[in-house]
Amino acid sequence: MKKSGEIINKLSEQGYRLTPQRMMILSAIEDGEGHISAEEIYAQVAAKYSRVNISTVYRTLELLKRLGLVTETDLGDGRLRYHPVGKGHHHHLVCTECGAIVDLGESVLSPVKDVLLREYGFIADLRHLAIFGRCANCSK
Amino acid sequence: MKKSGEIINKLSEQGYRLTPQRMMILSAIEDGEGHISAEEIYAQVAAKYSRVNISTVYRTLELLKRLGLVTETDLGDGRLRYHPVGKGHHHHLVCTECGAIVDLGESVLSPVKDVLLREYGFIADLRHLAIFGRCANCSK
DNA sequence: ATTCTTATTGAAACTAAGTGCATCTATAAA
DNA sequence: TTTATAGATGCACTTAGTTTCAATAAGAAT
Ligand SMILES: [Mn+2]
Ligand SMILES: [Mn+2]
Ligand SMILES: [Zn+2]
Ligand SMILES: [Zn+2]
Repeated sequence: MKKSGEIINKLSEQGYRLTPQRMMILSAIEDGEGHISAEEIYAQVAAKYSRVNISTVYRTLELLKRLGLVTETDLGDGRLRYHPVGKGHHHHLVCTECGAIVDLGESVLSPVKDVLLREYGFIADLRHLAIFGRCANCSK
Repeated sequence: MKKSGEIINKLSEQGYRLTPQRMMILSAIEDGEGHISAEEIYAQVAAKYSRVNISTVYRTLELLKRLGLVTETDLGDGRLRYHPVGKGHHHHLVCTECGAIVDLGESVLSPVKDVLLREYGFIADLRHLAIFGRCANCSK
């Protein structure tokens, strides 16, 4: 239930308060395999501290997003998924027909990132993207 | 208020019923500049036929999406935006700091589309993407 | 340890979008 | 033209996420 040290330090440095709610939310995000939803985070936190409110979870996720500490990704089921950036960057191919999710290295999109920076001066946030389409099985 | 012919034919061919609601929803989508929201479509249709229900708008959009006739894109404000594919493919850079939206040709992402098809057999739906990040102004 | 300031929280209202179900109607068959 | 029927609609309800605001408490100052 530890190892949120990296994020905690960042929050503290930037003057954000380290509330018990935030600590528990961070633990929930750092444990597990990533791709956790707000509702799942809430369930984990509420199990230990039932007075927590889910809007606090949403607000904390918003903060972590804004500070660039977690990525938010729509993987096609009805809820957004969160991933700590410290755990590495990658992408996903999501089949809209069968729901299959294939993992994808960071390299596929780095050329795009480079082009956008060079030609538009735009720093694209391409750290955990879901690309929708039809997988090999479903398109034959 | 016409020119929805292309989509109407497709619907009819595929055995979907041409209800007055659908016709009016199609008109709303084809008129204007694209980037229309469900609520805006509803407002336009309701002005002429006040008994329409917004769930019909959502269901029609779902259908048109599934048939590949319109694209659905999150441009960063709280509502999804719809664009008829017949009006051409392009993308957008969305600055999460100032909200600026820059248009982007189709070509920037076609190499990605090709790589995904070649290496994964995945037919990526990259027809109207919004890429988030920080624009030139906001990052200096 | 106590007080102060202000960020953060919980509660509840609110929004965009999706769903279940009874009713209705576009279309094809008679 | 009338009838039959499966698809589409309207309505009420649900869900994920956001916002407002009064109450609370983290962290700094004393
Ligand atoms: Mn992932
Ligand atoms: Mn566009
Ligand atoms: Zn598939
Ligand atoms: Zn900007």
